[in-house]
Amino acid sequence: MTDLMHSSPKKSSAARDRLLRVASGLFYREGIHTIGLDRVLAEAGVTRATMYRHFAGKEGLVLAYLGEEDAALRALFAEGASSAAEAADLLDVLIGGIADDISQHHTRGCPFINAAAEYPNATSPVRKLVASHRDWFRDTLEQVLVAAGAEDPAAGAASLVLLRDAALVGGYLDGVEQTKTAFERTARKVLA
Amino acid sequence: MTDLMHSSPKKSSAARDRLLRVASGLFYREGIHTIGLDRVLAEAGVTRATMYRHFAGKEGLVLAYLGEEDAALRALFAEGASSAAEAADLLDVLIGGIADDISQHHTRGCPFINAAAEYPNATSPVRKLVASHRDWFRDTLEQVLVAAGAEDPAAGAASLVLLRDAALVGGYLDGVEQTKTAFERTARKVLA
DNA sequence: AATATACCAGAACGTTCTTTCTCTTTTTGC
DNA sequence: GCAAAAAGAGAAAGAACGTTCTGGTATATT
Repeated sequence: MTDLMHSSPKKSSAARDRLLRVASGLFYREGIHTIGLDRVLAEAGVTRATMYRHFAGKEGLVLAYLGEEDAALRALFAEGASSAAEAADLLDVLIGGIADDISQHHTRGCPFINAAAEYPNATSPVRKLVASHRDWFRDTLEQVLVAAGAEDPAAGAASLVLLRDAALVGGYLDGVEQTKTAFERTARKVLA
Repeated sequence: MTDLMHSSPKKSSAARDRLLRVASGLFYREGIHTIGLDRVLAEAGVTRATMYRHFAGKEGLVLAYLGEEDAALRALFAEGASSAAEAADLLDVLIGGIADDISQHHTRGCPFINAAAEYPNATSPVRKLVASHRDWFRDTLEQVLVAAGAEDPAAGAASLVLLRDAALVGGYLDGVEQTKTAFERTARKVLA
């Protein structure tokens, strides 16, 4: 019998990794609709045929980009949860971590917010991924606040989501320094 | 002498108004790069020639759209400032006004944040307009807080900008009701 | 050594996009 | 009423887009 899955390579591949890494950087830094496939393929040194073997078109690349971003944040949380001894400390680590993030990694805003701005259809795969990411983030925050013994974990989590969104947007549009101090001050006031 | 400004019609024009109104709605609701001129012209019932007579290409339309949005908010503030008798009341009016805005008018997020997501070049005309709008907004907020007798007007204004950004984003991606209550609660806590 | 698979190379397709053009008709100002 | 400006209709240019296809080359695994 012949192999029926000839068109779906398993996982690892140098070309695939290069492609996704370059595409993620370009999509984030310059916007999704702004970037053409030509640009991605040229900078990654990958041909069209190879790309269509690994991803379901441009939208497949976009979904993989957001999926990686989602996975990275989840991994960061899993790591932070195991390292912080005290639950109360975790909140401080969290606020500081967000402040660092907007000044080092996410200097062009939130990948999910930016993507949502370009995908108006709420039922599209991209928007569904954005929605599930945000749901996970709020739920995770709520668990952290429960562990920290907050009086109203749900409300606190909602406020923190609000503030993180704002910090990412502000860091992009108003400058990092200005935003970082405003975010930390406001967050600590709200969670006091 | 012949009229030298034959190629720059002054202001009012039924076709121009229709065009800008339709374009603004489409740009906001569906994104800027997502919308083609064909769609704008068809829905506005205006021909290409007419559009290029009134605007400097698609980017001219985009700038006019954001300019109107900016003017509308400035007008709203000018009106609110004259109507509210007490400066302290003005803060309540402000918070309530933002909450109403995200549930009635701006249900697809902030026009300026969304536009910035699609325009990565900070020196582009669109981004400059976004920057000046945000500068004006923060300065205006600070003046309001000074009038209200806040202890740290600059810090309070920065926090309010943060929270308004978050409210607009959250209203779009997480639902209005959830976001509205979280915003009002957080804002009043911060400004207390 | 042979066979399958991944990758590179490049052409080509059909579509859509922005912009510009010509020609005719309508509206407007004086 | 007349002349000028504005708006409608439509074609067409020219580039960029995403997608598909064919062929050649290298790299593994059996």
